[in-house]
Amino acid sequence: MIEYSSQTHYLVAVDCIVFGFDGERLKLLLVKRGLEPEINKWSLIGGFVSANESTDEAAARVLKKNTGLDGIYLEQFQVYGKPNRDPIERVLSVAYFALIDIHKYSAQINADYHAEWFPINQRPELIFDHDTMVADAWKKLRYKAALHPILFELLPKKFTLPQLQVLFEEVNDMKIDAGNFNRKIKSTGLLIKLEEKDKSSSKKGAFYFKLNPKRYQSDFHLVLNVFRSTK
Amino acid sequence: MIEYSSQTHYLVAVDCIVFGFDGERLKLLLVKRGLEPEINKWSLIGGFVSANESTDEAAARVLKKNTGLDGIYLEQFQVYGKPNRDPIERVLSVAYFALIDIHKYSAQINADYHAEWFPINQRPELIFDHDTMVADAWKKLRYKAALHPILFELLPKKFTLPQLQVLFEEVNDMKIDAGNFNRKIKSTGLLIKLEEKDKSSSKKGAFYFKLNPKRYQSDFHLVLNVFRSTK
DNA sequence: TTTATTAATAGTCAATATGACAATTAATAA
DNA sequence: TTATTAATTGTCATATTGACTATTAATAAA
Repeated sequence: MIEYSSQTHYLVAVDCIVFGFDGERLKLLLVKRGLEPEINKWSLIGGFVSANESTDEAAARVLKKNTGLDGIYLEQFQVYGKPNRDPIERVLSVAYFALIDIHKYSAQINADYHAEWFPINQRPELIFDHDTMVADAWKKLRYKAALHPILFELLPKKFTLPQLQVLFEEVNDMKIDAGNFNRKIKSTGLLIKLEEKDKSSSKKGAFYFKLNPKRYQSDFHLVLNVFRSTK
Repeated sequence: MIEYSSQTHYLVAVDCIVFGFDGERLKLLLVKRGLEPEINKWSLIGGFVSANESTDEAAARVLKKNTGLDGIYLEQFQVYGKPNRDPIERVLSVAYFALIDIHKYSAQINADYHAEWFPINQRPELIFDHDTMVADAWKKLRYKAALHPILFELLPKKFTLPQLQVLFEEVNDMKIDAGNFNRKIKSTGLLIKLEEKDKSSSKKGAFYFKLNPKRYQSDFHLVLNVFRSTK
C-alpha cells in the first residue's frame, strides 16, 4: 500500500470563539482549561479533531459538549499553524467563531465545564495564542456583519430595534444615529413588525420585530453600509 | 514530560490556488502531480507542511519552488478537513489563494514542474477536492476584490484603465460600463496617470496608470461597489 | 489631404442613498 | 394635567449610482 511515509504528522485541534449578547454588551464564552499544561487557566472552547470527523464536525461537537446547543451558527475563519504555539508539541488549530442566543444557553448552562460569559472588553488573559484568536475573530465578525445579516443569530426570536441597534453599536464599537438606523434596517425587508411592545426600557415602549423567514438575501449589498459612523 | 498522548496525528498540507491575468483572461496555474496516487494528473500547487515552518511559510515555500517568485500576495482562506479527502491517508489541507503578475512569472517559468496556465473556465479536471478549492477560491477572490484593491497584484506596474476593466469583468464575470468604471476608479485616488499611452489595442490609445504608493486605504468602503452590473 | 472609423474618455441626468438633524408620538410618573 | 423621555417619523442638502450621450484622439482608407 502507498504511504506518504516520510512526512511528519501533527495534532489538529479546533478552537471556538463563542459570541453572545445580553442586551447590553457583546460577550465571550470561556472555559477553565481541564488539562495540562496551563490547567485551570481561561481558554477558548476547543478540542482535538478525532479520526472519524471533519474539522467542522469537531467544532460542532465541542460546542455541543460545552453548551448543550445544536445547530449553532459556526464559521471557520483561520488556521493557526505556527510550530511552537503549543509548548508541549506541535498542534495546528482551526479556529471557528460561533454566534449563539445567550438566552437559550442560560437555560442549559453546564457548570461541569466551568464555562463563563465575559464582556469582550473585560475578559481575562487567555492561554497560548487565544488572545490573538479572539481579536481576529472579533474583526472577522465585524467584517462579516457589515455584509450579511448574521447578528440576528445573537438575538432572541423577538427583539426591538433599539436592542438591535445596541448590538450593532457593540460589535462595531461606535455610536449610530437611531433614526438613520431604523430607516436602513427597515429598508432591507428582513424584519417583520409584531403587535407587541417591550416596555421594559422606556415609557413609550418599542415594538418587537421578528426575522423574515426568508432570512438571507442573496445580494449582500442589501445590508451593506448599515453602520457608518455618525461622526 | 507531558504529552497529548492518546490523540491521533495527521498529515497537513498546503494547496495554492494561483491566479494570473494575461490581459484577456483570468488564469490558473496548475501542475502535473509528481507522486502517487494520481501521479501525472493535474493538481494545484501544494506540499506537506514541514516541522520547522508555519503553514504560511509552507505556502510561500511551495510557491517559490514552483514559480521562482518571492513576495507574492498570498492569503489563507479555508481548511479542507474531511477525513477521506485523500485516499491514502488523512491529510488536512490549508488552502491559500495567490495573485501573481503573470509577466513576471513567464520570465522564470520552470518547466521542471510541468506547470501550465489555464483559462479558469477551461481548466482540466483536478484531483481530490481541488475543483472545489478552485471554485471556493474564485468566490473568495471576487468577494475580497469587491472590498479591497487586491486585483492590482495581477497586473504589471503600468496598466491602462481598459486593461483594468477587463480584469474586473473577468473576475466578476460581468460586463461593466466603461464610463462609470473610469469615474469610480479615479474617485478612489488609488491611481496615478502617466504621460505614456498604450496604442496596441486602439487608435486613440489609452493612458497608462500606476498604483499610488499609498496602496491600501484603511477604509474599505472606498473601493466598494465598483462593479455593479450594468444590467 | 480629407474623411470615416473606433476605442477612450468626459459629460448629463434622474433616481436613490446617505448622514445630520428636527419634529412628533406614546407612554409613564410627578 | 403636565413634564419627561425614549421611540419613531420627517426633512433636506449632498453624494453616489447606473444608464446613456457626446466628445476626443488617433489611425486607416479614400
